[in-house]
Amino acid sequence: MDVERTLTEKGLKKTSCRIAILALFKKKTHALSYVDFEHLLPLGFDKTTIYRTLYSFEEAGLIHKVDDHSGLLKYAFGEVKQNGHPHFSCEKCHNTYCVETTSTMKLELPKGFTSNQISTVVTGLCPFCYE
Amino acid sequence: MDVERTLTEKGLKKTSCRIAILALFKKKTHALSYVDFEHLLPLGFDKTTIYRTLYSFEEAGLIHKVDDHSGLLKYAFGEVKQNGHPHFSCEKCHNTYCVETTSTMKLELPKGFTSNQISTVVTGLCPFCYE
DNA sequence: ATACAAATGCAATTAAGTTGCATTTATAAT
DNA sequence: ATTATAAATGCAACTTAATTGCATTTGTAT
Repeated sequence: MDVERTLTEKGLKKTSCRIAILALFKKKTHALSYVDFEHLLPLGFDKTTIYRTLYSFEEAGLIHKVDDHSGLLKYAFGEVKQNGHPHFSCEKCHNTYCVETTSTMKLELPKGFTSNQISTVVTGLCPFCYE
Repeated sequence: MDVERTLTEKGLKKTSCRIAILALFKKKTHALSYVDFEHLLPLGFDKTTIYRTLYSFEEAGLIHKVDDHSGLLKYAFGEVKQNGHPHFSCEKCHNTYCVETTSTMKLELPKGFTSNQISTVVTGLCPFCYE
């Protein structure tokens, strides 16, 4: 929970924008987009700053990008292990979550195709939007 | 291979743009983007027309959209069955292909999440780019 | 041949994301 | 504590994908 210590550990300067954004990441359980930050942050940081903050967090391994096909790139708190993990995107509230899974994603490809990475996005309803 | 008959069967007017685009779809084995059509079509159709042609083809079930995370929406020839199918995107040439598979994509979700659709994009090297 | 609906082209717009540059800020050195 | 400096920020402008409105053109049924 100690936002400022996390920044120091990762060698990132403790700036107001980074503190605010990292605090939000630690609070929310779903992935966040730059639009979320524009709306959720009390101080109106410039979108350039938000994008660059997200970039520095990604470089530091604090977050990872999630393309949930919404047209708005999202960022999820936590580093991605090995081959990535699936993501779940709610059709109703459009919140996107990382899915922890034990099953290894594998897929037979046609002859001659070699697989390097696999990206899976499941859409459906999250517990808050179901029924 | 008969482009014009396909259009008639689908209740689509046989316009030059549709004929040209559908002919390309029938020739190519990978998904195509509006940029491809801008480059590949002899007559310079307006991008609005290209997009609207793609829309009408999608409505008619002739093609389906593929988001391969390239930032450029692609369209693959052929209707999508049931729950969709995986797609393969080559890291080098950036061509994207539909993957025919028998294995049913399934994934355990956390409690309370219900799955509706699953989208899988595999990245790696295609046979033409391997080694 | 003609009428009408649909398709097209053009211009303008929206929105995500990026880049350059001048200014400000965090931090390490003094 | 003060200062130097490298990095972070804000602003403006730009790029690119995709969409919309509208006037014009084209395909097709009559």
